[in-house]
Amino acid sequence: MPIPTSTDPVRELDHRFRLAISEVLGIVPEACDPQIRPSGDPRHGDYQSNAAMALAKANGLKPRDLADRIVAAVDLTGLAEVPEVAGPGFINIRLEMGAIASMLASMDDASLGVVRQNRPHGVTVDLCGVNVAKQMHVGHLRATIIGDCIARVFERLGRRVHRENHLGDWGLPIAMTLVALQEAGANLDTITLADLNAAYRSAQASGNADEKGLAAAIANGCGPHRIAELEAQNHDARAAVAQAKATLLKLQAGDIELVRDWKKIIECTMREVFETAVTLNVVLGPEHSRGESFYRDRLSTVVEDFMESGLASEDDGAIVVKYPDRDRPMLIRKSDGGFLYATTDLAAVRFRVQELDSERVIYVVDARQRDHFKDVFDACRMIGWDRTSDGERAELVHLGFGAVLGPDKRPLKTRSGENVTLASLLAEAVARGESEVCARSTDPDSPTHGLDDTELHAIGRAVGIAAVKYADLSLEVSRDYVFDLDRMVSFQGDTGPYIQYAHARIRSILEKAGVEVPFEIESPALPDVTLTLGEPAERDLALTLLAYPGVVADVARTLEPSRLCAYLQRVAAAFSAFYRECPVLKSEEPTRSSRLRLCDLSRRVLADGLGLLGIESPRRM
RNA sequence: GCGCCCGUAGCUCAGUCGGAUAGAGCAAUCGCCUUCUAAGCGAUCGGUCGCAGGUUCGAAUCCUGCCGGGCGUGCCA
Repeated sequence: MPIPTSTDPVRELDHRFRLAISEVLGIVPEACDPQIRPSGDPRHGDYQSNAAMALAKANGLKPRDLADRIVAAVDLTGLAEVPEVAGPGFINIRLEMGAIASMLASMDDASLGVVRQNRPHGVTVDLCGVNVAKQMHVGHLRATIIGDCIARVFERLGRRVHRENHLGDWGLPIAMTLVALQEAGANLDTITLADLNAAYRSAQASGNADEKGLAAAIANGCGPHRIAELEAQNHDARAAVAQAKATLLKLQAGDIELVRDWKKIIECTMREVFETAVTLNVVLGPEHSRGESFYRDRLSTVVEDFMESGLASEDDGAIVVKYPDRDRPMLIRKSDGGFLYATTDLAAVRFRVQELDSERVIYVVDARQRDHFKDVFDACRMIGWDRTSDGERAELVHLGFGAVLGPDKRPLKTRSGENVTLASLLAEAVARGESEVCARSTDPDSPTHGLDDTELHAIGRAVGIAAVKYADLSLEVSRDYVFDLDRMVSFQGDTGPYIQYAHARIRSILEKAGVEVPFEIESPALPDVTLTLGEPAERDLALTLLAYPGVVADVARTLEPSRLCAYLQRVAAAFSAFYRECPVLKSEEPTRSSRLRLCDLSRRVLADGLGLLGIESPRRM
């Protein structure tokens, strides 16, 4: 077993230790987890196996004795030196330089070592989730960029991905907005999203009955004037809701004028959504839009199927699904016969699994909807809608993200208490990026000196957007975080622009060396150069680069983009050490070419990784 | 009431399936542009991993209980 077959040392070591443990303990390899981990401390080698300590007791052995026997049994020919047993039973492994070089060379192609997942079924990513007639706010930032990143990662792994922008384009709020617009006599051909948003808000407010406030006013012995005021408000609210319900019925019945107006406000909303997607460098277009309205003809079937299967029952006039393990039921039809968003989501799961043929459906939606998705997914599992056409069980997962908070640790608002629009937030980030880039370009020594305004602004935009996206994607998805533009655009330390900067510096070295730097990441610049990794910094950088395919696979498994961010940070750090310790341009051949090839690989891993985050890699900064 | 999420350095956060001395960045202090981009690099300072038990050869990580913060919870989406 001399030649490594993988570009990933962890996989290779896992394979070989598995066989050794299997031999020593006399059990099948599948049952032996070698627990291969990168070493925390370089003195302990490059990797370690922690299996001996875990397995010793169950097999009546001392951990160190078992470790010795595993070391005696393992065949690491062509891969690593003879391992050392240390401490309570750690097996410390140091790779041979030649093995690192050959694995690195075999990763140096278009794939960068990333292994395609050959699966028959696709993956659906529910992302963005805008509401018609509502401006995008910071919550949509997360739903959009996290979803885009997850989608890009699966695409990178060769998977067929369905991006589904599940538009809130149906239901009472839209009907109320249409009523408000009609009453205001708005011209829907020239209307802006801001106008729509105002109509939506006023419609929401006028329909918001304060029954509890009224009850409290009576209970607290408020004066008759106050009570009458509240009653009048509630009366108006009830009337507004009644009118909206009537409008919704007309819309649902296909009223021609109403449907025409409805389409206009959707168009108006989506125009801005797509513009924002472009600004964010997110892949999201009309082909990814499928609104709640798409499912409207499937809702009654959903309820019927649940009734027929015996999983749903009538309760207080409503239809509910009950669960064996909890009291809280899920309503799928109201007592007035109307459907709810749960009904739509059930139809959507069924569609995505069965018709889009997805074995994984990932919902990138606000964490506060956790209970809702638990209900929906459990119901789908009970009725069997999580089965693809060939009977495979699809994984339904809610990737719930935390809130974006202001400096006061409350959900981010403007000073006047409005939701912060995504457009204004991005405009600010771009402005900061542009001013920073333009300021630096005035230095005659700057690589950006002399670029024209168009180029400078393009770089500035990329930098500003990178700051916002990286700040978000580098945190654990489920956590709330405090949005602090000043910190994000300081461009220092663990930020998106820092990674971009590392990339631009490497590119600059390659250009100065006269290497033809391909615009695409896919093409290796120096595919035939022999790699020598004599310096510790070269070795460390090489080992870090080899981890890339594993990290990409890890992000797909865990759905945690922050792991990719942390990895790119490690690459940048390893490159910094290399940059400091190992002169490239001034070194002699063949070292010079070997180091240039390391630069090229580092550059492409950074650019590819940033690409998976949906972050651009400017050529100069 | 019940359910879920969170609690790690002054601040913002990592910490992989339980693994060796818990790590980054910011802030602070001190160095480094005559050498491949100083948006950088190095060094110093900084810890009762919320608290208390338990499991284990080994716990920030798993279990139980408490404290503190956030969120959700039958006819909105």
